[in-house]
Amino acid sequence: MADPQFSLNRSSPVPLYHQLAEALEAAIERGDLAPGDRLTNETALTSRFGVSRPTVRRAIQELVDKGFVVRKRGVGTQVIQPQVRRKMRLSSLYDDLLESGQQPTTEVLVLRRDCATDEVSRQLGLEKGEEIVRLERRRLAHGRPLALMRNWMPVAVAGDLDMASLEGSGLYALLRASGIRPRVADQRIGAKAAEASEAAMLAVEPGAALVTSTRTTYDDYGKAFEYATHLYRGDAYWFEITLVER
Amino acid sequence: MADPQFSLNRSSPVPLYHQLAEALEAAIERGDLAPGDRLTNETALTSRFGVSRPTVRRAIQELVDKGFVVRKRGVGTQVIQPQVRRKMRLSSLYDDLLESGQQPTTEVLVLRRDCATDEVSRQLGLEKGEEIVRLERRRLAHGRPLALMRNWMPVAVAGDLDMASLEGSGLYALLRASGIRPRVADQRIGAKAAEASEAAMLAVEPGAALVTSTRTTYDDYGKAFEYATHLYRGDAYWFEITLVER
DNA sequence: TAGTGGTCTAGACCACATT
DNA sequence: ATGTGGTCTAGACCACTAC
Repeated sequence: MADPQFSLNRSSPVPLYHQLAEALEAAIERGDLAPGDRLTNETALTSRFGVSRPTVRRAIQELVDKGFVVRKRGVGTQVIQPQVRRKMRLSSLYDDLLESGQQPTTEVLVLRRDCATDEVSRQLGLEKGEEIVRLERRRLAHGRPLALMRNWMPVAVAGDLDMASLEGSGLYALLRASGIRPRVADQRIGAKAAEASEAAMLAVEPGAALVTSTRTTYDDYGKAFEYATHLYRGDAYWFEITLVER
Repeated sequence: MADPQFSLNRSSPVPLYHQLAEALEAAIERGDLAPGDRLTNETALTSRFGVSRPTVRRAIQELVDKGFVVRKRGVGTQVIQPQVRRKMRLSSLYDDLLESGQQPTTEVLVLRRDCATDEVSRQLGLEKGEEIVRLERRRLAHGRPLALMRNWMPVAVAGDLDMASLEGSGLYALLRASGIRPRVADQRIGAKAAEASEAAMLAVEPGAALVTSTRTTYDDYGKAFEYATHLYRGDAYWFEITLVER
């Protein structure tokens, strides 16, 4: 089922279970494993790759979490092959657009320090009226308006951001470069009609349907480092999610 | 940190790691563990509860997957306590509404066998024109229209559904009762303006913003058993998601 | 009955962050 | 230097499904 030449690299810093997960995923992508096919069972994988069963199980669990396979006791591990390819991780819109070849560009509309509103301080776990950094951007794809993005961040996180870098890359990439790693995000996705000013910025008619998203993102230490409300053109953007029953 | 009286029940069919995860989660809910607090470390939990370290780790992993805590090597496991409580699992709208006390009711508009369109047969992995069950419902909360729901299912799955049961409970609950377990779902969430007929059914103005969702759901065996497109009033419904970096 | 995945143990060694 | 979580092993026994 997997490339018969393939073997794990024990001197690599990449964990064995992850190497194995990638090999199995590649086999699925290549079509060596068709939808409905069973994966080789755990003990066979154990001897095939020379690792212990817990390591094999952890690799397969990765595929389960990604929604590629389903497991059932007494039956085996079977491949799902959906027609629609799945996405949506904890990544930035900019990176998503880049990846899909949509030539993203960014206009920074506002970048300044401000006093936190009640809502913002609550979301970020700050004192009322504490100073924060407020950011407003317009994101375009292929030169056409796609999203209006408002972000609020603690000064400690975003005090050093400058407009030039924000226009050249995504916010998450910049924060990551300064040592902040997004780990958990709470997100709310809905719809609303465009107000006049929003419509103008997004090049749609007033009243057009927009996708709305509000998000609070937490770092390595469980601390909120960003609160954001975004608006997307409903005719050009949607969220794709894969849900897995635990 | 956890209830000092608490101990695991080794004769219960509930796995030890899950019992432990629930105990830790309860401690967070109760506020014994405040946001930013560190959990007791793994080896201490091992001796406190008399289980092995892998079992402790698996329990904590459950909390990570739910977005309650964040782990960092050399630091520890720290609690996130968001202001907004998170939801969104692989559950039905009906159950969600029930749980939040919103008195859901359902009107079955269409329930009949039909030939699959290209899109539907593709999503369900059937032959073109194969017979399927088509279901259209209107869902109300507190007696007010909230959603228009269209579902397509293989006859083998939904051939026995009847209007009376569909008006009395959620689709997923009925399918579950007949042995079908949703395991993975691919979902796409967006926005669009209400057309005249949709507006009438949802009691909004034509052109009002609606949340759209299309979903394909897979069972225990990786087989698609449902394709659905739903429309929700944008002023009354949104999706809440917790994303966790893997 | 045979074969599958699910749970659990009791260690070992390592990488990383903090002090 | 210490303490944390991350990886990995080599078994054991159990529960479920299918034949």
